[in-house]
Amino acid sequence: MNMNTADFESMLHSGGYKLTAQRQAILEIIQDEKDKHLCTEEIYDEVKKAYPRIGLATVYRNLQLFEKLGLVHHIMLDDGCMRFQILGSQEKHQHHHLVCEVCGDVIDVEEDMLELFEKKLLSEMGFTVKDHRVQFFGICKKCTYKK
Amino acid sequence: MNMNTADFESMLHSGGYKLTAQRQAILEIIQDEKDKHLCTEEIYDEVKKAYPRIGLATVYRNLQLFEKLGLVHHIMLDDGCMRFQILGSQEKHQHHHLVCEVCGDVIDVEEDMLELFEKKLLSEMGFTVKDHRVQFFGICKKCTYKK
DNA sequence: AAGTAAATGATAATCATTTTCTTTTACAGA
DNA sequence: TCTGTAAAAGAAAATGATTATCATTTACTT
Repeated sequence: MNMNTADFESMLHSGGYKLTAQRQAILEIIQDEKDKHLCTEEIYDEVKKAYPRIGLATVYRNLQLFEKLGLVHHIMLDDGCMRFQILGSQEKHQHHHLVCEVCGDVIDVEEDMLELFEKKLLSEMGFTVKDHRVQFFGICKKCTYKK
Repeated sequence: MNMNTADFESMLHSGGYKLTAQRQAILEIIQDEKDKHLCTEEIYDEVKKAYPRIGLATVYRNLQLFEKLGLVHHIMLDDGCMRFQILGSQEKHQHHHLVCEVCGDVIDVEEDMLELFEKKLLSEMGFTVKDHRVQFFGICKKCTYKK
């Protein structure tokens, strides 16, 4: 499932970028915590366990790079920071997110359901959809049944 | 269509808030520019034409208040600021936004299309949707046929 | 092994937003 | 209409996430 180092290296090299230990470490964190939605600072804290000397700017820079390469996507909830997540290679679009207003959990939903709508947007409004971002806010199962 | 002063006043008073000239001025701007998606600073610049002495913090504070009262909603595109828009009184949910990656225009789409999906989220995952936020990124009609 | 472009780390800068605090204002009650 | 008071406004400082700068180090080409 996880991308191996050789693939990562060739992906970097084809864009003129270099394979560094820091980049590998950052990628590993995001891969390992794929169900979490870590923000830059949280990723920084994790990476520091392996690379105590890494700087926060390096994490910011590389997350931007990873997004440009299509490796990750960011979401913005309303807590004032970007949260990053690995983008599966087979996903055409970013998946949807359910945000529980009680516990704050973020749940991924792979099912798209928007293809028909996007066709309508093209035929009726002439708007060609390249990507979408969908967030549902509400109450998760756990919090519904909790006392 | 626009809310009158008496309604605005009673809405404020029922929450223990006061009717101020600044609040009226801010509300008017947002109502007048309902198809735009102004950010706080832009609203501030507009309001200053009528109230040169108003402070930026006042605009921030009142936009927060208006959102709490359900008068406006904010969207976050990726330009690093909150953009505000009047929420029609008949809308259950925030409407969807089409963001053109070429010209940057933001187009509103009133049609919901998600009711069925939200029912599925409840029955299959136990997640109760209270609100959603949907953005489509792509190319608008104008930019598709330009040149 | 050497040269070079790219990356890193440290730090300062930026920019949107929030907080603090003093002054002003809206409005309820006399 | 006048007065007291809680809320709001204005100004300025503080905060916090993100970005830019720059000297040093590193990855990779030849």
